[in-house]
Amino acid sequence: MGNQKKVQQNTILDIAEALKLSPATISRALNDHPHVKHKTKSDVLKMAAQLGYRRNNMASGLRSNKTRTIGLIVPRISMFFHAEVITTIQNGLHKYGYNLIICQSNDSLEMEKELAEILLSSRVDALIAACTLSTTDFSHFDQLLQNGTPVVFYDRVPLNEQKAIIIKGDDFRGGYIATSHLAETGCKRIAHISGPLTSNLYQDRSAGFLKAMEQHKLSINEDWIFHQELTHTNAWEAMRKIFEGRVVPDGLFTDNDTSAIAALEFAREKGINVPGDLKIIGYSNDPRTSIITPAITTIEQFPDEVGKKIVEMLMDLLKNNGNIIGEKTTSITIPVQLIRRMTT
Amino acid sequence: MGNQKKVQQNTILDIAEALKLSPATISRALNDHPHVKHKTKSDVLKMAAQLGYRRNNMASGLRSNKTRTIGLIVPRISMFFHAEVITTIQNGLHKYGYNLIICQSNDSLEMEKELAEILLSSRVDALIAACTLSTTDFSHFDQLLQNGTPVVFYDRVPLNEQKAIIIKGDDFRGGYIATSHLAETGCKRIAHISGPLTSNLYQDRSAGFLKAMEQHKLSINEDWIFHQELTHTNAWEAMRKIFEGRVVPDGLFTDNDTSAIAALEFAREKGINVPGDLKIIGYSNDPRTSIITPAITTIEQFPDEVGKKIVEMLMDLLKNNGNIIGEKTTSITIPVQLIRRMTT
DNA sequence: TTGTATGCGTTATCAC
DNA sequence: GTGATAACGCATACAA
Repeated sequence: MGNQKKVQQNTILDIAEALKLSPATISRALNDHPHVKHKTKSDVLKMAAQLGYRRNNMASGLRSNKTRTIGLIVPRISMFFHAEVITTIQNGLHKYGYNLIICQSNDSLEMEKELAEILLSSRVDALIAACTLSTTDFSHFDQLLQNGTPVVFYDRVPLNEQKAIIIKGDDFRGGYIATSHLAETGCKRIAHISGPLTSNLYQDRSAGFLKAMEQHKLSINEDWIFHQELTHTNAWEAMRKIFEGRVVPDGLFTDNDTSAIAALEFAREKGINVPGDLKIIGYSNDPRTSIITPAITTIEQFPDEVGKKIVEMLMDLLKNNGNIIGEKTTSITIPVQLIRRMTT
Repeated sequence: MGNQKKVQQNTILDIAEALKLSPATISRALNDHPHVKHKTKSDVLKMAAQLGYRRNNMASGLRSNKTRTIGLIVPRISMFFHAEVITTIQNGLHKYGYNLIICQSNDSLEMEKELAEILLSSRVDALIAACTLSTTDFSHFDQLLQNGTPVVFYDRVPLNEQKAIIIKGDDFRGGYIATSHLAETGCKRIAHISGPLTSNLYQDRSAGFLKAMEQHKLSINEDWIFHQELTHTNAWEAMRKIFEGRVVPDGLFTDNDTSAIAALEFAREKGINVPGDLKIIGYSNDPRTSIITPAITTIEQFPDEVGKKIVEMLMDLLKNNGNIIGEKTTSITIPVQLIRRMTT
């Protein structure tokens, strides 16, 4: 690490000087403007390479009011579903020459607000957000929306938002097919470990659960319904409470796979036979569900499809200056699918 | 989504006008400059909030030549180790008011080069990189280094690089203690599924393996040593080859946990008793290793420590304009630890 | 303590 | 097809 100060990078002026051309021409050549002679273009490109020139995005963005950068806020990148979605988005955007600033809210609303501000400061061309579980008020995104920056919500989304794009999984159907599957494989007494009802996800999955219970004429035991943060500890604790009772369930639907894993481990420790005495179904198709013994039945959410759809919508939007064109809808639902394994 | 065009954000000129002050004063107040009257400062802050003002990072960065943004390149964010490191880095940098642009190379050298260019264009204040397995030439980072942008390498690092900061796990020791552990639990015939030797990681782990084998006076069977991309399929294939032989190993050291999982699954399918007939040890302490049955013995790499160290070094560096101060070293090794579970 | 003036590197709008 | 010039929003050297 030398003692040199920050050395200046070459600018278009350096290229202009070297080529005895004006900076305007250099800029045009670099941007592949149509009214530039072929030879000039190639001369400029050659000289740029030779001088190790790299466009200064700040100057460019300041002048043109376009950053070709898109912001992304997620609860945490380590959640399997999000990691997959992000990867798809990043690879997709890259093809169109867009960059992605990935931010983690750590599921903190305060952090989410701050990140929205920061991304506003960075003048991102658009924002993609999967909100925290406690985000019920989405007004911290209003400033973006108001100045015409497209906002795409996915996974955890606002319920009444007409100005933004909404992309979500079919959580109602997910809850419904999961519960129906339990009923169809013979479960009579089904428990549900759900996430907090502040989020659309768990509202919808719960509604699907209830619908399936009703259709299969199964009665609901309120002591077996939990709405809580979907952590390993919470799920274990819920299982402890459930199995304290005289009557115990023969089926369990959990709103994520971490909870399903915890439940399975609880069953293992207490000598409850799965799937014999208790059938379990999770949600998300986390890779861990296929590795654990017995492998857990779960609901696939197709993160790849979600990511692709986000990119597609975004590119459409940016091509049209943030305006929806024609009859395109602003709300998209991605199908889900039952992945049957050994716990049911 | 209305039909409005991109609306102008308020600038310091708007605040200046509203307060009958000069833009310079506003700028100083906003940056908490010492020579500004208290009342002026609070007036400015109040008006800024009222007008929904947000500093334009591009303008600010262009002028001051500081972006308060740091670039990060990793092979993929979905790898457990990297996800943890990134989260620690992001949270750490956030405390100091720095942002992070996270980029994935998908383990493609070409992509890595391109990303380095893009981050150069974005004029990040520093760059953090975990390179691809095929990165043996690191010259695409030279331009950053040359203009004084600090570069920190971690995990997969260059071997002869004095100008950058290097933070790595103690891979030699990891390979050594893993192999020693197998030997000490009675293994006589140890196999090794390693990564490609183009990377420092696997060179070092292999060296540790060899050292331990020598110390325990165990002979090496070249047919049981594999250097390959550490995927599930490759590991399975390696196992197939190994167990075709007349003599088979009683111990296996794999350079990552995905390979260990594949090996365990192979053993399960072929009726090989683990740990009875074959002991297995992986690397990284991926969460899956504690979930699978039997739980896999592995090597903990302390991603949290790695992340913390990176932030610490970076903040030191940036405080001193990219210069190492005093006797501080430019290369740091993070210890590793054996996590003993049921496969040994 | 505040104001004035300038420039960061680029692109857009005119001219020619 | 190219050049001159202004402007993007902010931070800073210098002046007051």
